[in-house]
Amino acid sequence: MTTARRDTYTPETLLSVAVRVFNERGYDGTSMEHLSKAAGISKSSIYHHVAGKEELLRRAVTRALDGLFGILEEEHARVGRAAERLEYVVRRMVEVLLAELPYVTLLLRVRGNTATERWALERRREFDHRVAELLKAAAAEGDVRGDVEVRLATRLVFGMINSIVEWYRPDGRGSSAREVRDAVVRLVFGGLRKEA
Amino acid sequence: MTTARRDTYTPETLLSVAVRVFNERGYDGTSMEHLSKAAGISKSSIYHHVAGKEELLRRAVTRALDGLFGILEEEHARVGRAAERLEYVVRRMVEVLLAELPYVTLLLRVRGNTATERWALERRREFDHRVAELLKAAAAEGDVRGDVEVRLATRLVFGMINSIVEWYRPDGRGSSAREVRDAVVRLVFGGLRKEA
DNA sequence: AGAGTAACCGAACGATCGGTCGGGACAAGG
DNA sequence: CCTTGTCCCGACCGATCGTTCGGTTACTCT
Repeated sequence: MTTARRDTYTPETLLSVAVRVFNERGYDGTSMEHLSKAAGISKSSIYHHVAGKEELLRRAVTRALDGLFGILEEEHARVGRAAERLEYVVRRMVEVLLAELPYVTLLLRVRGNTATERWALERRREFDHRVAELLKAAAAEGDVRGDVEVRLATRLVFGMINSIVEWYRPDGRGSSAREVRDAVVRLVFGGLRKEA
Repeated sequence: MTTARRDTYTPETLLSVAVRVFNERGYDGTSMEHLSKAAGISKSSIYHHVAGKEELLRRAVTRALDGLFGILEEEHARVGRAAERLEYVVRRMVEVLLAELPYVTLLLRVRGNTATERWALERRREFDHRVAELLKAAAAEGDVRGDVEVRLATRLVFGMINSIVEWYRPDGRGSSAREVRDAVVRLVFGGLRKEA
């Protein structure tokens, strides 16, 4: 077999190191020197595994986007009453975000300085649009309040979900993934106020 | 009088240009050359008005933090039932965020690479903590649901509010500041689900 | 053992980084 | 008129940027 020279980097293992550093320092704030220190190999050796800094970014955001768009392919997101499909998508968004935390974190922070970043922003907008349509359908079916505009509500709900990457850390000390997921679903659909 | 040689930069007018570019390209992604092009003066001339790049960042985040902490000094944030004080603070947070949009945007994006950025992060945490205490008091008084942990709920509500900087643009085409403010208050306290 | 190659390295590339320097243009005050 | 100080400039600094290159090590396969 051709695989598994042990103790050596693959594009994937190198990516996981790079994404961690990108998230700590920001993509623009990270130099190839920073990556080489974190990976424990020389700067030039990185280029043996990947074409450059931007390819690492492209691989990372692709992985995050695949996870998010995958939700929309699942059965519970495609069939049933719109409000229930929406709740399912919200719950799964939190799950995917937590499962692929570093990659989604990086995706949510791209600014648009390079072609890769602009492509990522476009895909993100497309995903947002798909979920907005779901919320619109739920409003049309009368299951969602009508005194807040659909586009506005979508953005605010996305804001709440996406903000998780700013504070969630998967050590045992804070909230568990399940607690976070359930809290988001409760707050998005029920709000802070005590329910009857 | 000593003021007002017209058509010339002051530290404040230069700051407004710099903050705009910082928000477009990210702080680390912005060079002094970028700033000089945007301001229409040479790179070295910028140093006649400010000490350097980091001072521009410090001035910007200070302005944002002053606005946010000012909310907590207001009367409606200090006296009354906790749930009502919380609702007032949430509404005022949206208002301040929209009034000082570019400065708050920059504040919410600092990563911690320099001493200035780490100081800004610490002040932000302090503000978050103050609001979390308010939510805790509202829960103790029985006006807020008890099945979502206070720390978790605070973070999610902050996430929703802070995410506004990612999409709100004060041109006439989208939602008005009042619409955004009311939508946030409705969603935070009532949720998406149709109210009785 | 010898060939082939994946993994790695130090040194250096041109470009750009944030910041400095000496001096020129210009208006205000005498 | 001349001085003074504000405002601005081009040229340049050492350091660092992402990337390239020639060459060495070390493992796999025959």
